[in-house]
Amino acid sequence: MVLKVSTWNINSVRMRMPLVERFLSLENPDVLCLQEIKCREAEFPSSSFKKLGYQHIAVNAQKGYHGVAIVSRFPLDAIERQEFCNKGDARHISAQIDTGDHGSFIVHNLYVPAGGDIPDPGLNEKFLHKLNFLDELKLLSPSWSSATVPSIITGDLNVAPSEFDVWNHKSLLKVVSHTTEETRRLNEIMARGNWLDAMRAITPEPEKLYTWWSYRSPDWSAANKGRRLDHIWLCPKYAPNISAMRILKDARSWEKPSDHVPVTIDLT
DNA sequence: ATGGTGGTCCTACCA
Repeated sequence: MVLKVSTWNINSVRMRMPLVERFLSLENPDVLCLQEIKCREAEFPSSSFKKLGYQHIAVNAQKGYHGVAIVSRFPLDAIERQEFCNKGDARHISAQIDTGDHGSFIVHNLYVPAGGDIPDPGLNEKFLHKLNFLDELKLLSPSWSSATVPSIITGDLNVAPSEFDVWNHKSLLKVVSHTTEETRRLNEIMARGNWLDAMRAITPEPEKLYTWWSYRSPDWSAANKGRRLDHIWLCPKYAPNISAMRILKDARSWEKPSDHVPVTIDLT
């Protein structure tokens, strides 16, 4: 048996529920982590997910902005919502997923702040917030990684860590998402918990990997100016279980798409 | 160097 876990920044779950349903019928994941649901908890389309066999749902929502959710074919326990930077933003939810035969694991679903446009924490408080958020995540990383149950970190981390995660390393060093201040922090978070970058375990560098293409690019596909902002990490005891990874790039050309595409891993 | 697009919710804000 293979366990399938997907992540997708959906940029409004209400607007894009038809695309989510299309994705679920194509990929049929056991667990789907969504970011930027952009709705209140009562507005989350739970009944649509339940009809499709996803009976177990955990949401951390706020009106209009951000918001994350875990939808699952298996029961969710120990649901937690971590607060970062005393902001009250809905940017994290975690749950323990009991698969039965396949054991239990914990998923941490994250939506890291995008960080605004100016990559200077003195001039741009959104960038400062992003750096502070990553610093807090670094402190949590070892305990999340060493939980008694195997753990996954996934979501829109809004950082493209390596030169092979962006279309142009040199020019993007000055662009929020690929600055040294951000990539150093992401690498520290990963190192503190000995997390495995599951996407790179399957598709090593120097092959380019992207999960996001800007809406502002008139011909995103031909230009292919992508970045890998979405991630799936495995704690050391879960790392040997990775067997496959797929980025559904096609979803970027579906009608009224998200600017992010879904990423799925198979776990044995 | 600039502006390019899209979602929320109704006036800018966020990405």
